[in-house]
Amino acid sequence: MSEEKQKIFKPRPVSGYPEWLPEERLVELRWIDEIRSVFESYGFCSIETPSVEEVDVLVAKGGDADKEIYALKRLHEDPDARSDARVALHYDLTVPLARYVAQHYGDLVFPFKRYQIQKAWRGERPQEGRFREFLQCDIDVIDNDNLSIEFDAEMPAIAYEIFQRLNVGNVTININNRKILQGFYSGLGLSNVIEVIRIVDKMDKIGPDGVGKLLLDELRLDGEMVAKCLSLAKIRTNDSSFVSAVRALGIENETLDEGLTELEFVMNALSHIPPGVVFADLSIARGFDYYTGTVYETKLADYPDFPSICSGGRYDNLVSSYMNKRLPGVGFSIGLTRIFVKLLKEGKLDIGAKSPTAVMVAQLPESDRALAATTAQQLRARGINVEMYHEQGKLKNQLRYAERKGIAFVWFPPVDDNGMHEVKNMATGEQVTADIATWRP
RNA sequence: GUGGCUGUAGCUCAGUUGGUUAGAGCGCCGCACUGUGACUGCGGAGGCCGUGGGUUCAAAUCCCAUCAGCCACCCCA
Repeated sequence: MSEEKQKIFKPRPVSGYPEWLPEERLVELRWIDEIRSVFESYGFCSIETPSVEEVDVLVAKGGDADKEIYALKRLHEDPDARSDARVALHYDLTVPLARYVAQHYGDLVFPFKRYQIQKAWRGERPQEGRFREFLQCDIDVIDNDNLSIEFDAEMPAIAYEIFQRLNVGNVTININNRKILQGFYSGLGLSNVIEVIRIVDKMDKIGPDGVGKLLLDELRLDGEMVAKCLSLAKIRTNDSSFVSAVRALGIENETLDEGLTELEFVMNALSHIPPGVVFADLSIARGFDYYTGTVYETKLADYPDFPSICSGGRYDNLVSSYMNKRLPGVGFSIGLTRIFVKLLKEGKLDIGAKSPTAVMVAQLPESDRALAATTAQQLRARGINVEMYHEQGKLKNQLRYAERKGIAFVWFPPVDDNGMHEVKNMATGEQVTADIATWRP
């Protein structure tokens, strides 16, 4: 090596790809465990699909999602090489699920209930609440031909339970049914339903006036139609009274009726959830275009301007691009990273110790290494997280280390044959004798 | 992808109308204390001022480009 200084690369965060400190990651892991446990308590089982899918699979769902897809290639790929199996990172977990269900159709039991907690990647400009790599917690149920509406009602109940357990503060779960929108707009004589939905969905951001203006300017609707659309979008109730409100607008349509019946069922089934959480909100239409019935959108009540933290809905035909069968499904996705980063930024996260260690075994100059190791092992065998301080350095440094890492207890094995084990509580400073066979943190 | 704002120590930021060896707080390392942390005191390390070019006797400071970050739009978890 020459005397020239080695080039140092300044460590930089890559925008949109978050990473955590150990103490933050511990909280994230706890969240994942809670979410898993709620999912499983409802009988959903875990699957994991590869990070990549074939590009054709990802693009098949249509929409303009393909703009956000990250394709994968080797840095020095031979440009002439055949690369039929072009692959790209999945941008959600629903498309991989569709492929998975089609692939393993014969081995799955229906209704197939699965959850999936994995990273997803989207090539968006990152900003608050928006990342290029983020963790999604998806839950879906798929059935043959018909899927009970009861699942539509179960989904928000599961989501609510999770947010309670995670202690993220109050949430608002808004529910709508695409059939209501579809039927209502068709009944009004509108043809470009998707476009209308796209604009009406901006309600919470630009308000009724803004939506009205867009409908007039962009879609050239007449004033009366705009007024009807806005009247529908303004309906928001915490029970099934939205039905009569919609009826009062005087639109007759079969699809509309279906939607109203479904949403009414869902709202009634959720009446056990405390008031102020679940709303029938006829302005929301979140999610990708493939939703056909119930749609959900969940927001943090304390941050109304912050985007949806959990959304999903019902789709009629998950696997149509892979097999000639009709498999309807319903599910939602929790944007774990989005919530996590927001609460972290707001200081609302309960950040604890910097390590999972409960007990650190200290080493005094005259203490017996072997005894320290045995002590640690005995405590571990009882399910306690124990680490040893592997240098016989100054005790001051050992305690400082434990203190800074948030280790709650420091263990002192006896230094002579007649001695006793002692354990020091770092929070109180109190140090007492302890029985290695019975002591608990 | 389109537009606006911002880049000085690990972090948060000072840095006078361009003027010598670029500063603070926090954090980090060491000592005071070789069997007890948090407090205190003292000392230390750490920066080609995002990168490249230009103007000037002189650039962290002015100009251009570029890269990166943040925000808004779009879209969405």
